[in-house]
Amino acid sequence: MKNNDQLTDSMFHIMSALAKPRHGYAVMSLIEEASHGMIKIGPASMYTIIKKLLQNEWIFLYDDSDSRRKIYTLTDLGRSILLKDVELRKRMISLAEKEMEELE
Amino acid sequence: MKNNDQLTDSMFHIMSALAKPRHGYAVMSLIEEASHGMIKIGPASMYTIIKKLLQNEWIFLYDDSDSRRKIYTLTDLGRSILLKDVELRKRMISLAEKEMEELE
DNA sequence: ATACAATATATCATAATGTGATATATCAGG
DNA sequence: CCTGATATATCACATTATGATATATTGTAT
Repeated sequence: MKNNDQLTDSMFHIMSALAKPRHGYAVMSLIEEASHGMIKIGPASMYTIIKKLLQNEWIFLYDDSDSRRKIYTLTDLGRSILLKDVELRKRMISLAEKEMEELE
Repeated sequence: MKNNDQLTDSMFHIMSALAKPRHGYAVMSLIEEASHGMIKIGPASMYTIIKKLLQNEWIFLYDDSDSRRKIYTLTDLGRSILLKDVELRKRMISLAEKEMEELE
C-alpha cells in the first residue's frame, strides 16, 4: 500500500474505530452497529487487516494486559493517514452529490 | 454483489461520474481531477467495472453513435443504489470524525 | 463444580476485486 | 500521411476480503 493511495473501505472503517483504543471484537461490533448492519466485517477480515495495519505502523498494541483482549489504537502516522482519507472521502461524496443533482 | 452491500470505492467513483452521461475515458479523467490526482483508475479497472455495472443494470449504454466513444449513464436502479451508498458513506465519515475528536 | 453461551483471537483456502502492461482503433492538426 | 492524444478492450497477475473453522477465556445459571 503506497502512502498516497486511498484507504480501502475496510481499512477506513477499522481505523476509524481505532481512533479510540479498542479490541478487534469491539471494532467489529461498532462498525456493524454504526452502519445499521449494512457493513459487517468478520473475524477473517478483521484480523488480517489488523496485522497489516500493525506492519504499516498505523496502529499499535496499546494494552494486552487482559488475557483475552488485545487493545489497539492509531499511531500518530495512522491518525494523519486517516484524517487525510476523511478529507478525500468528503471530496468524493461532494462530487457524487454534484453530479447527481438535477439542473433543470 | 449483494444489493445491500456497500459499493467498493472504485464502483462508487465510477457511478458518481456516470450520474451524468459520460464515456469511460472522461470518467477516468474526472475522477483523477476531482481527487487532485489521489485516485487514479486505469483502463483495466475502468472497463472491468463498466462491464460489471452493465451486468447489474446499474448503468446502461446511453449513446454509441460516435465511432470511438461509448456513453453510459446510471439507470434508475443505479441511481438509487448510489444515493443509498452516499448516505452510508456520510454516516461512516461521521463515525470517523466522532471517534477522532478529542474530548478533554 | 460443571455445562453452556457469549466473547475474543487466529488462520487457511478460496473468492472477489483491482491493475500494469499491452494491443488496437480513431481522430485532429501539421 | 505521420504523429500524439483520445478511446476501448483484454490478459495475466497481484491484492484484498471472507466463510469456515479452530481454539481459548469468561460469566452465569444450575
